Amino acid sequence: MLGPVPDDLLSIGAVASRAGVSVPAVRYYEERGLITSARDAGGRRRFPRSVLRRLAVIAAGQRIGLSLAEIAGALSSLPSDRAPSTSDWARVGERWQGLLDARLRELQALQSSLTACIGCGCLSLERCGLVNPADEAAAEGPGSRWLRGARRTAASPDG
Amino acid sequence: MLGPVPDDLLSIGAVASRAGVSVPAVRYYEERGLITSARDAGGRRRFPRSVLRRLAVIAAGQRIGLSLAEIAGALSSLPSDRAPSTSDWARVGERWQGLLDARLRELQALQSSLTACIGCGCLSLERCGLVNPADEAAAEGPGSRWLRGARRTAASPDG
DNA sequence: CCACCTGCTCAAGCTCCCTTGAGGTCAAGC
DNA sequence: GCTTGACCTCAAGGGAGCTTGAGCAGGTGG
Repeated sequence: MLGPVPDDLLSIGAVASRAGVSVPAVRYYEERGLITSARDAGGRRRFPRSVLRRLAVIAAGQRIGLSLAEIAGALSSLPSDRAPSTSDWARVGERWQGLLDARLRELQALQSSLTACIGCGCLSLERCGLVNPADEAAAEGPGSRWLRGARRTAASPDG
Repeated sequence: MLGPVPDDLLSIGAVASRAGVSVPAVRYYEERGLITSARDAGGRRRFPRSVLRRLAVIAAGQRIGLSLAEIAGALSSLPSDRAPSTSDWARVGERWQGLLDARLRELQALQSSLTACIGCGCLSLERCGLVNPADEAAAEGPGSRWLRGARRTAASPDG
């Protein structure tokens, strides 16, 4: 913020290949405010190394099933210019663990229903937990919509 | 198609409201081949009751995180005109339980990474399991892309 | 008799998360 | 000096899963 920034700044290509995402995706994340960049004299993006961790967090959030907007919310509590401190990280991590827990419980409940249905032959529309969930509003957080798009399409990491 | 069908056939509106989905969604599922319908003299769709179970299966599949195409694959092994037998159902159920298990393990692994990261302050790009998943190809089935869109938008159940 | 409700068929639109393409810039290499 | 490669900025496309709207038909009730 005030000292001379070390010039271990990364180009967008380097960032993309290291993070295992495509270049346009990186630009897209920046456009959406999930990451930021400086520009060099030629107008090219220059990313601090910390962006790699942010991209990892984005990927993890997507695996959990969060939208980019929700991930952006989490990232906004992390410093954009330096590595997160333990407590910075703990805040996000604990929140996400909560979401993860909720998701796990949800799926476990579904699994129980599935097991029960196999047992019962799913012959009862009224009793069956799978057919009659009825408790789908049992989420907790304001942003817990869980399942979201998270397929992987491009960005094959070179290996 | 050949015998006198019992007239416990449901209109699309009844199907939609009972299954908790929108009318266009029901039509969409039919268009995608997940369900089928007969037509009455006036050209309206007439659904057998068994469609309700199929819709429940669709909803469950979406919760698991399957695409409609994958769900269609599962449904294609169920009879479209009658309730599934125990073994019909067991086949699908077991397959889905496998997917569910895989998904649960995935999320649990992610949770472990998250926990570890909180502990370590996520200061190591190289060691961190979250930052360095590297084992993302550890899925088993050919169709296990897990997370998919499954947000709920419309179709607010009235009760 | 006519409004109304339910249903029909397109066709277009929307959200999310990007990808793809067109056309231009800048620095380096032959 | 010209090509190549990485980068830039729009702008459009794409797929999944629907929703929304336009325009029309048919049965029902007041």
